[in-house]
Amino acid sequence: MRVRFAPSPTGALHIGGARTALYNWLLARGGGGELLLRVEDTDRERSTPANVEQIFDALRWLGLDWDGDPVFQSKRAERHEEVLTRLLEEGKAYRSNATAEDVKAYKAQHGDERGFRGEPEADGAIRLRVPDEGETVVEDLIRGTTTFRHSHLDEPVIARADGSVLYNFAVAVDDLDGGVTHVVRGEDHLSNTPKQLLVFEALGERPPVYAHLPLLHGPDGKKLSKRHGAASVQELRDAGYLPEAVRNYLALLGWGHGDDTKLSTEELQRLFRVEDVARNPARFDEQKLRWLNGLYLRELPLEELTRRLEEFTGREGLGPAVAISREKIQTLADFWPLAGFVFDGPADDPEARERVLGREGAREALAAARAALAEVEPFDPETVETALRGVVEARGVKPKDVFQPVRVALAGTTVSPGIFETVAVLGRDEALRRIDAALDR
RNA sequence: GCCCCCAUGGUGUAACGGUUAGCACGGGAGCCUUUCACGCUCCAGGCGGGAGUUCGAUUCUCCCUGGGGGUACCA
Repeated sequence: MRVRFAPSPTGALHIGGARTALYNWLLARGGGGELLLRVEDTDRERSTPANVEQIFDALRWLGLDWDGDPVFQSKRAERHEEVLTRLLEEGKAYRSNATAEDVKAYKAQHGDERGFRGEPEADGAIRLRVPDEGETVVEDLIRGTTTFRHSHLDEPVIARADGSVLYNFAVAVDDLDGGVTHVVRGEDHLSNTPKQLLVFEALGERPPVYAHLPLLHGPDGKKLSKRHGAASVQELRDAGYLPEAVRNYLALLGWGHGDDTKLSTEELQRLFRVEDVARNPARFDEQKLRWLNGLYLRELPLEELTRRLEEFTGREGLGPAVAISREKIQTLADFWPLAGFVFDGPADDPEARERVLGREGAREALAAARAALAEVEPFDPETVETALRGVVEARGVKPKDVFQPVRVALAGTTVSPGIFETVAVLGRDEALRRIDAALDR
C-alpha cells in the first residue's frame, strides 16, 4: 500500500486539510504502508516556498510524518511533457483554441447536459479526448460507486497553450509514477475524479483506489473559514491546543468507533478504517475540542505540562503554579489568565476588589488572616489551611468570608487556583506583602 | 442552468430490517465546594417529508425538500 496526500500549500493548513492528512496518515501508518507527500506548487501566487514550509511545519506539529522527499508537481515538467506528447501522437488528446465562451456556445447548441467536444487544431491548449458513449465509474471506498456518463463530460484541458500542465492531468501522472495505491482526499475532488480516471485510461494504466472525505463546515453549516474563529491548525496551536488532542478530535470528525471518544494515536492507527468514514459533512465544534483538550492536558505528566506551558508563554519557573492550576484549565492559553498573578502580581480588577473587599467585615477578616499567616510554620498548603480555617472558626463566619478577601488580595480577582495552594506557592513574605498592600488601599 | 454527493437530538457519531434508537460535547437540575474548574448523579432533546418493498423499516428503492461540491488554459 502506498498512500499519498497533498494539502493545499496556501500558507495555513486548513483544518479540513489537516483532517485529510490525518486520515491518510492513519491509513498508511496503521496498515504498514508508505506515505508520500505531494506538493501542488504550480500556482506561484499561493504556493510560495514560504507557504509550503508553513504547511510542513503544521504537519510536523500535528505529528504527521511522511516518507521520502515531497513530490513537487512543478519539478516533473519534463515527464509531463513526455506523456503529453505521447497522448497527442496516439490521438488521445488534441490541440484546441476553444475558449470558455466556445464551450458555452457549444452547449447552447447541443443542450446543457451535453459535454463539450472540440475539433483538433494546429496549436492551442491540449484537451483530452472523451468518448461520446459509455461512462466512467468511480469506485470509492467511502461512497461506493458513482457513475459519470461520458456524454455529460467536457473534454478537459490538460495543458495550457504554453505547455504547462493542469492539475487533473499532473496529479494522475504523478500518482501513476509514484505507484500510489490509495488516494484519500476531500469530496470537492469527487467531480474531478473521472477526468483523472480518463487520463489513466488513455495511458492504459490502472488507477489507484479513491476515498473521498466529506467536507468540513463551520458551526453555521457554511464552509469553515476564518470568521468561524480557528480555521487552521496554526491557529489551533496558537490557541493553546495540544497536538494529541487535535489529532483525536479531528479523527472523530467523520469517523467514530463505538462508544469511544478518547482514543490515543496508537488506538486510532489500529482502529481506523477509511471504509468506516461517514459520508455526510461534519461541523467543526470548538467546544468539544476544548473539552477533549482539557482531558489530555490533565493527564500529561506535570513536568511535561510545565515544559509545554513554558514554551507557550515564553516564561520560566512555572512549575509550582502549573501544579495548582492544571485542574482548572482546558488549553495552554487558559493558564496565564488564571495564574499569571503569581508572577506578575495581582490583576487589576477594581470591580472584584470593590465587591469583595468592600463588604462588611472583609477588611477585618483579611487582617485576621494576615495575622494567622504570619504565624504559620511550616508554610505549606496544609498548615495554611489549618490557619485560615482557624480564622473562619474564630470569627464565626462562612469560609468564603475569609477566603475570598484573601484571594482578591493575592490574585486581584475572584478567580484563582485553590486558595491554600496559592498562598503556599506565593510564600509567606509575598503573601503578606500583597495582603498589606490590599489593606492599605 | 447542467453534473455529482449528502441527510439520526443544537453538535460529532453508534446501529448495518426487529433495541425503551446507544455514547460523547453542549444545555438544564443537583451533589461536592473557598472562587473557578474537575469529578459524580439525574433530566430534556433525534431518525427532514411523501410514496413504495417487506410480517416488520432509521436501515432497501423512488420522488420531493433541504444542505454541499463541481462545472477554469485554478489547485
